[in-house]
Amino acid sequence: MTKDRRLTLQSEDFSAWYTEIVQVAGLADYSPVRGCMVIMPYGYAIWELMQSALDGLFKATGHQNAYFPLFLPQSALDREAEHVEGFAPQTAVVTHAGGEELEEPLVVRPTSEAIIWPVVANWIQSYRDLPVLLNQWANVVRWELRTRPFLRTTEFLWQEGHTAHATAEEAREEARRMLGVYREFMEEWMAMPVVTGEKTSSERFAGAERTFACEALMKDNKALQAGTSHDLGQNFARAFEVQYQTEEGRHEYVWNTSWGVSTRLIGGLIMTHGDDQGLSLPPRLAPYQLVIVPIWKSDEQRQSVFEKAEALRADLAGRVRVHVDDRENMTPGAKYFDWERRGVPLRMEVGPRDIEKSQVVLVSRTASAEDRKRFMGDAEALATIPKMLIDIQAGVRRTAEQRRAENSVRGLTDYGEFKARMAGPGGFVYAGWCGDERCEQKVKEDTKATIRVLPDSEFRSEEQPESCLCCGEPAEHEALWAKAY
RNA sequence: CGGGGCGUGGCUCAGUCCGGUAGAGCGCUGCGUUCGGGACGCAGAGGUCCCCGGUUCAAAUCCGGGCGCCCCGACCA
Repeated sequence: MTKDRRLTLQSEDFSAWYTEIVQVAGLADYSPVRGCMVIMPYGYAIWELMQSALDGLFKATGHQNAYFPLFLPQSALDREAEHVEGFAPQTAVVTHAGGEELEEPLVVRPTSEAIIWPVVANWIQSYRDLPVLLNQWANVVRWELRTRPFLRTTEFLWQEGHTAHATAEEAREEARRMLGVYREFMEEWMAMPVVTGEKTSSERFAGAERTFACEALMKDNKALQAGTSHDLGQNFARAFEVQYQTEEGRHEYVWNTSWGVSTRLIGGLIMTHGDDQGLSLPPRLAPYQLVIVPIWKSDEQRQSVFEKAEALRADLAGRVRVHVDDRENMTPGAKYFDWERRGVPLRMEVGPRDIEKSQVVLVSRTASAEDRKRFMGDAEALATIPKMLIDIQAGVRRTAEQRRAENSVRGLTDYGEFKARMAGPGGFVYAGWCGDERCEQKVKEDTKATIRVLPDSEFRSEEQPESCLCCGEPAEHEALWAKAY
């Protein structure tokens, strides 16, 4: 019996665990370019499932996909003051092309507001042209100093929604609606509970009036900003001259939103459900929901076992993403470990004994070590597997919700206690904030924790905090504090 | 961008201090035996020792300069 080098345990070194999982599960690889990663087929399959679900939700809310260029002129980025200030330090700039120095440098998009609105401005004449509801699936580049696979890479894949509306209220509603879409996706597909709310001004998107976000709690008790939705007001409309004519004939600037989620979500998925055995995928986002492992000794057995496996696969195909592991050079046990490490939610074993009894063996990735094998008649298995996957999906979500609840604290008022908590276990802390940026800054300096969001009402405590965690002055808001990725 | 660690077959690493024929385990290929929780035997393939320069009869090893990766921090999705 040989074993690979044991995986680092989450409790030993969470970061090491994370990077090992990414490689060992076949999600991503490093590339020759610093900070840029290669998304491997298995990792990309997860992204495709995410894309497909999100794309459906975007279209169901009236959005259309389009594609805008990778490059924008430097001057376009410069037109919105806060925007350029926020993004200029992070951009990659093309100064030479075609063997010559360019007259005007081209910026590789860090986000696309500055390329989209100058163009779409021409598509909008009257109030009848509104709202404009666009989305694009694209890559963007932000020159990050420290990168980690999926969580922060120099180039990353994302979706960015960009909309224009006739009124401030409509834009605000849109920003809120898409935050809700993100939340639905994160909870229903990723089985990752999130807290929604508004960012404080210091964490706001560069150029936005208001930024809303979904914040999730990872297994190491650090927060992950999983998606953001911005109410841009008329800042970009003014910068890029996006005007329309009202019913009354007046010319007015449109009201914009933008919203995005990225391949970072894959990092969130890993750190929400993964364990010391490896990756663990919620069925709705698992490239293979069920892997069939055939077991045989003799050639005759091999033939009959494969026939049965294929018949089961064919029956399930279309209802379940199923894969038959026909590798000849691995023992069944080695395959079990492999697929567990890669996070496959459900495994089926088919061997000679099962053929005799017209049964199969089913093993759930998330079941406890003992008593995890379920023996089931063929017909029952075929009928039950989709239901089992639904149960597993619900189970991993419950587990994640419970973990978040156990690691969230409310009603904390003592700053010393807070500092101890952030130095120790971490997690979410709901506590008062006076509204002064200086307190936010001081807390960050003292503890590295920041205000993740000012939570929406449904997440707020029953007893609203009366005083600021930091200065003790009367609290203006309840804030969600945590250390973050 | 600062601090620390590390670059040697696909992977994990030994060898570097003290210069002298490039190694192990895993993986890979072939054959045989195995196969219900990480199989075993035999035979084999596979390396610009991160790069450039220097010292030397001779450099993975010493010297100079680059580059890359990982971890921690500041910046950020």
